[in-house]
Formats: sequence, C-alpha cells, structure tokens
Amino acid sequence: MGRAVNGEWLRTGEVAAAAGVNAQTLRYYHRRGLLREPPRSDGGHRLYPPRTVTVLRMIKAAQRLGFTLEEVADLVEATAHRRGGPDGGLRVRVEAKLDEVERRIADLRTVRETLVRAVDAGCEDLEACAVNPGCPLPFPGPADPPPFAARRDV
Amino acid sequence: MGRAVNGEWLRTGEVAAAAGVNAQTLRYYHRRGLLREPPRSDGGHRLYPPRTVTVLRMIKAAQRLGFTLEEVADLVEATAHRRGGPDGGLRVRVEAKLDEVERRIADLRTVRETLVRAVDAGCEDLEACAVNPGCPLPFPGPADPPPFAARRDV
DNA sequence: TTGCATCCTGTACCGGGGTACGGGCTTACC
DNA sequence: GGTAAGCCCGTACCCCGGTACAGGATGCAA
Repeated sequence: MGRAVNGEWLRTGEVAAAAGVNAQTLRYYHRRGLLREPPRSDGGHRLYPPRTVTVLRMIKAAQRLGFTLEEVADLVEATAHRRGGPDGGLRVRVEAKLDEVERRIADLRTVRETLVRAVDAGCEDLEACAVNPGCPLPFPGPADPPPFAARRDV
Repeated sequence: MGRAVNGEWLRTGEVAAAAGVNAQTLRYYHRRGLLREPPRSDGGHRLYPPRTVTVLRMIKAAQRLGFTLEEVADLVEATAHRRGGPDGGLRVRVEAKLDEVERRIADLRTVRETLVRAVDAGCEDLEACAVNPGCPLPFPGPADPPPFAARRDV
C-alpha cells in the first residue's frame, strides 16, 4: 500500500495499529507527556515519523516490566536529555524497579504460604476462623470488644 | 439515654476505630453488599453488634490475601448460606486464589529476570535498545513500522 | 464533487477501593 | 436545655490506565 503521504509520515490510526494500541491511547499519552506532539497537516491531522511506533513499543515494554506511566514518562525524559550521566540514570531506575519487584515477590510468597495453611487447616467458616486460634488467617489489630477476642499477631 | 443500649451496641465510629478502618468505609461496604445494614436507633443512627468488628477484620484479612471486595462479598454470602457444601465453597475459592497468586509470582519472576538482564546488558538508551537485538527488553511484535499487528493483553 | 473513512476536540465513563465535603439531625454530657 | 461531637445522606473526588461517545472537520479516491 503506497503510503500516501509520501511514505514518510504515518497517521494516528496507522501508528496505533502498527504498535498494537488503541488510537485513543495515543492522545492519552500526549496528555500524559509520554509522547511529544508531532507536526500536523494543514488540516490539523497529526503526522508521525515512523520511529513513534518504536517509542510506543518501548513504552509498552517498560509497562510490562512494572513501570507506571509516570515512571515511563520520566524514563523517556531522562534518557532524552541524558540527565544524570551517560545513561540518563536508566540503570539506577532499572535497579530500583528490580528491588521493587523483588519485594512484591516476597510479599506474594507470604500470601501464598498463608493460603496454603488456610487450605490445610480446612477452615470452613470465615467467622469461625476469625475466632479460632488455629486459623492461619492474618487478622489485623488489637482486641475486639470483649466477648469476641479475635486473634492477635499480625 | 444512659450509654445507650447498655454496652451491647457500637456506633459507626466505634466499630470503625476498633477495626482500624475509616468510618466512611463502613458505609461503602454496606453499598457494596459486604455488610448487612444493622438496626438503627430511633434517631436513625446505626447500632452494630460487636461481631461486626470481627467481620471487618475478616474482610481486611481476605483483602490482604488478594481477594477483591467483590470476591469477599461472594465469600461472605457463600459461607453465610453454605452454598455448595459444608464450607460454602470456601476451600475451592481459596485454592483458586492460590493458583492465581502462583501465576502472579511466576509472572513477576519473569519480569525480574528481564530486569536483571537489562542491568547486565547496560542499556543506556531506550531508543537504542529498541533497535538493538542484544537488548533483552521484551519488545512486542516485529520491527519498526508496518505489519499491522494487534496484540492485546499485558 | 461527492461520499466515506479517518481524524479532530472535549467530555464522560469503566473498575477497584476507597476518601472528602457540606448541610442538617441526634446523642451525649454538663 | 445548651453545646459539641458524632452521625446521617448524597454527591463529588482521588489514583491508574485507558476506552467510548458526540459532533464537526479533513483526506482522499472515484
């Protein structure tokens, strides 16, 4: 398909399709500061250079690695201007995210152990569990109003 | 008059404080169907039995185990009416959640490996990475512009 | 020149889990 | 019986990552 606009420029829908995102998402990313506004046609339609597709794929890749859009915006901005060294602080940010991911894994492992113990204990009623000291569910906080002493130990 | 209702009943703020939640959260849980509406005073103030505090702690415990409020509502409803067996299907639900948590852990482990490789590779520019075959970042789809791929899901 | 696809903007909405605000009534204590 | 704290209700707002819709304007080919 001969790319009408002399093969150099892509329209919103083309970029979106090539990157596998919704066209509305492009506008959203402009608002969020993740993408710079591209030049426009005389009629006001955005005309993107082909590398925008690459940028979008990069954004999606970073998201899959657990970066929020705000963090991605910062990543893009930092590496574009090479703030904080030759890599724009990219390595530092990746390492921080790695720590974060490791903490989340650890948390989830705790959750998993608790669920396993709950299955083993064969709890059969949430309310009974709440007052049963053998129940492994992690009840929060201090004392109940008297007759109902829920478990302590968080 | 006198300490209304003789120490048996708790007011919204007392329940909230005892369970460690915001008082507004109680009303929210009523709307979400997680808590039944309690009786009211003549003036229309809610008067809770002390076990509501236990129920709230139970809800918080379930949330920490990864259940959404919708799932918790279902859990409460199921065990209250003992749908699907003596435990109201509690065990099945806990096992399902356990699977979910394990999948989540596996996903995060993949993410972690990718981050580790990214650090090792010393990527110094997101855009360079995107076109560098040695870069471990998980770019979606094929190379730069065309093939109109439409992958969804992250 | 017409006709249709695509694009533009602003605004509203989804789900998840709440929190905050304002105006008015109740309760508790002195 | 006065006063302040506490509660009532409806509604709006928060974050996050988008998605949808309405009502016009453009682009492009036949």
